[in-house]
Amino acid sequence: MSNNNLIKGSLQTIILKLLEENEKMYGYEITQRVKELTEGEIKITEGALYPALHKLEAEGLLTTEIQQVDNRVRKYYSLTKNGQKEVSAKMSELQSFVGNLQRILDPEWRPGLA
Amino acid sequence: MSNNNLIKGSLQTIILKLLEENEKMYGYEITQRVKELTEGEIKITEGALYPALHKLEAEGLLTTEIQQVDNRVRKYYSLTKNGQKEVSAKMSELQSFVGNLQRILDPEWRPGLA
DNA sequence: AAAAATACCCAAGCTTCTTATGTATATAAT
DNA sequence: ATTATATACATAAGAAGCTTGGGTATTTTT
Repeated sequence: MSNNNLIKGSLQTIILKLLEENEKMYGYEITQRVKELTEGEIKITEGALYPALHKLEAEGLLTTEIQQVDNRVRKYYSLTKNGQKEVSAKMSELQSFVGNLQRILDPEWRPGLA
Repeated sequence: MSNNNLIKGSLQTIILKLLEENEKMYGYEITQRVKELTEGEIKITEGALYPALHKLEAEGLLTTEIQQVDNRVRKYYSLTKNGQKEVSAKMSELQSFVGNLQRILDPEWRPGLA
């Protein structure tokens, strides 16, 4: 896992959204899913991911469940009810931010344009 | 100037892009332009803006020019040649990041869709 | 046998932001 | 007339969120 800047603040939203779609995922799986979806362009570092997961759990948005797979431990995360509510909030926050970014950076841009 | 999170890392790109379009701007003007373009949704704080401007100047991407307007001092910033080169680099970096974000967060999304 | 992949974790340090503060002039409101 | 808001710059402490670089352990590939 290495080299990509930016993200700063969107990692939580990414985690929550992936868990909304997948019911239950473990850390390593999340890094692989993101890598796959972005064709290797975004690589979530473990040093960023695990603290983020622990924080979301501490905030009551995620719960964990340990599973044993071939002598290896997997820690599955899933959304709590509060977590489910937070997904939409974080998503619309991020979408509106991206919209505003476009308005600043691309004068031609308006919603509903390619 | 207050209350908006996110941004984290995109401020430099915003500054450079605005200066590409406007030749010369002063700090306060930048905060007002962003506020105007986003209908008040993004407010650049001065505590974020001025250090960012100073850093870009120290990196040789911006130059300054002091002007006196009605007993008030204005510090105009404009792009250096290196600054002009950096705009496109920072822009494509950010655009590709936003594209990747969409791919993660919106499974339906693909380039050239509303 | 060695390397890479799978799977978790932590800590130091850096960057970037928020919040709070300070200085100073001009204009609008009470 | 005085106060508040707008204009215009700046700095500094602290928080948040990363990167980098460790560490542990098993399984699969080379």
